[in-house]
Amino acid sequence: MDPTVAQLAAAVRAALGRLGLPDGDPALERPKDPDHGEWATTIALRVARAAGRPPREVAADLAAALGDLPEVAAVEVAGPGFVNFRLSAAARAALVRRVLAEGEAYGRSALGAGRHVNVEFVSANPTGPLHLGSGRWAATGDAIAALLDATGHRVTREYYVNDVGEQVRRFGASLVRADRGEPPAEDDYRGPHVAALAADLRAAHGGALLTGDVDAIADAVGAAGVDAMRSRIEATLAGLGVVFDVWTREGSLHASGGLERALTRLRDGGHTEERDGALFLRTSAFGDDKDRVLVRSDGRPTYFASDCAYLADKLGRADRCIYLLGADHHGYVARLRAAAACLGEDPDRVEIVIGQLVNLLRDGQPVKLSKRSGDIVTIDEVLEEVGPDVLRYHFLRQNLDTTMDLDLAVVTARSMENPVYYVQYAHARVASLARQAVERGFDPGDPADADLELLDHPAELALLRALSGLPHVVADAAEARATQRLTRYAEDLAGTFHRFYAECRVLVDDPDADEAARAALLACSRARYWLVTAARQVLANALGILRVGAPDRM
RNA sequence: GCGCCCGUAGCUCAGUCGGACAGAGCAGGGGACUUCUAAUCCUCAGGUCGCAGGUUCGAUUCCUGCCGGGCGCACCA
Repeated sequence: MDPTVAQLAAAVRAALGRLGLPDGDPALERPKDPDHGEWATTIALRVARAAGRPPREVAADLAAALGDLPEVAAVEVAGPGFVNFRLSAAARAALVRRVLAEGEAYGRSALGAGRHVNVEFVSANPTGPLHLGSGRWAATGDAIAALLDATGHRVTREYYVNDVGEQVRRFGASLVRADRGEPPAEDDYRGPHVAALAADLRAAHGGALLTGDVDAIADAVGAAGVDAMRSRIEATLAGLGVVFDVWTREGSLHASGGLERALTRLRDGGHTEERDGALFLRTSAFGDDKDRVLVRSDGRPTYFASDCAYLADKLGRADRCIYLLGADHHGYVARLRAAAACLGEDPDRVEIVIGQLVNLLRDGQPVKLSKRSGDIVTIDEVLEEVGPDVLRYHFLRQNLDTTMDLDLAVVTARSMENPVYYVQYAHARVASLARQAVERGFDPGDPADADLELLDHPAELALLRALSGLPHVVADAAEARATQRLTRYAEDLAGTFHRFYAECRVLVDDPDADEAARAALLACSRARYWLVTAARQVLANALGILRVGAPDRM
């Protein structure tokens, strides 16, 4: 927590106590309008009713009772009963020094107290290359993980691989038929990647793998295919800048006995029931719409049984399990949480984040994807055109609750329609400034010696104000699992910087001026130099958490 | 039919725990580079926050209903 905010909150509560007013959370907020100061509280509005007095009067008393506060230049009552705080020049100077001193750590916090969070995302079946729509989950899951890491959590990024079962068998059969040049069957996987992978398998394994009756070898071929495709997916994700810590294969849960152990645990917990020869889990007892089948009447376990085993496994490894799922899986929310309860675990340790789906457009027209032909738009092909920063940033900008209309023509345009360039340019501009400083032999001195209280131009004040926001934004974004709050902040900060840059010259000198005037110019240059250096750090930190590059040149 | 999500400027979208005049980018009109990167800045125009009620000192935000759109409701995987 920002030391200033903590101090203000404590001072407000103390003042409430002195006035005999009801205690309450000051809930310090940042006014949208800079004229209202750096911080504000609405506590007077909220306790006015209980106090039986007009809010403005309460606010005035509160402001008076606060007295002099460190780092605060003025306390003002405004509007219906807001109490606004205006920070002192010394506080602003301290902010710059703090950013410079903390460096990469500025914006990070220990709010998570080292709790271990497992974030599972993407987990697409490795029966084909990653579709562009999966990019949303890849970018978002990775950034949420980074946000949690930045707020003091221990984070595991995990991908669950479906490598057994009917889908894999079907995939194997598709590969065999493709290898033999036979037409695909009704439920076969199709598309160029199937034939290409079949050829790869033949090249890698020779004929042995692909010889024999289709039904007899489908499982083995499917497993080999999944293995190969999983590697390709891993490479695609790496291209997007996403690296998973753990890949858990469903088959390993079967082989390790984890599945059996989970079933036993569920039976022993008394939450299962034989019905029509099948084994049901009574998830409806914990909020699910209906009970779910664990073992079919023919004895084969369902995917849900694996899901339970996997959940039990993860809960044994982490304090909290986050699943990032597409809206087409929102039906899983109730059953997964119920499964946790049936396992005897606290369902609140299971958090499911649902993201709405992605509609692909090109020049405003929907891109028709033909499932029959296996015609899809892959992450790889888009990455070839624009690189990871643009694509990641595009996905991270938008609220997960809204369906994303992703226009390929816009995404692939190397134009200013991609706000990531706007943010990166701000960073590159400071880097360029630093190069200029060196070229001109400018000596910035030490930030401890710079007179940072000189910073009082409106554009400078706006930039300082923006810089102070990062820790709060990171904490909020992490808490809300809302990456767009950080992208929005980065854009606001970049805009504030660009306006500053247009209005205030950093490297100033006038060889014709007298000594005193030149000394004043140097002091101004130094203060501004450290201000923009701090801005560069904050931009880099924000982009770093988003895992988007912060280039020194563009 | 039931459940989840969405509806904010021409377009794509922000809007934090209910708070101060509802914001940004793009598109459109008009301006600014012999000086640290013009991938920038300034300015104008653009809104019944889907509709109707309710709660509140205060509602884009919370509640109810309706309209419109997306997704889901398997002994499928």
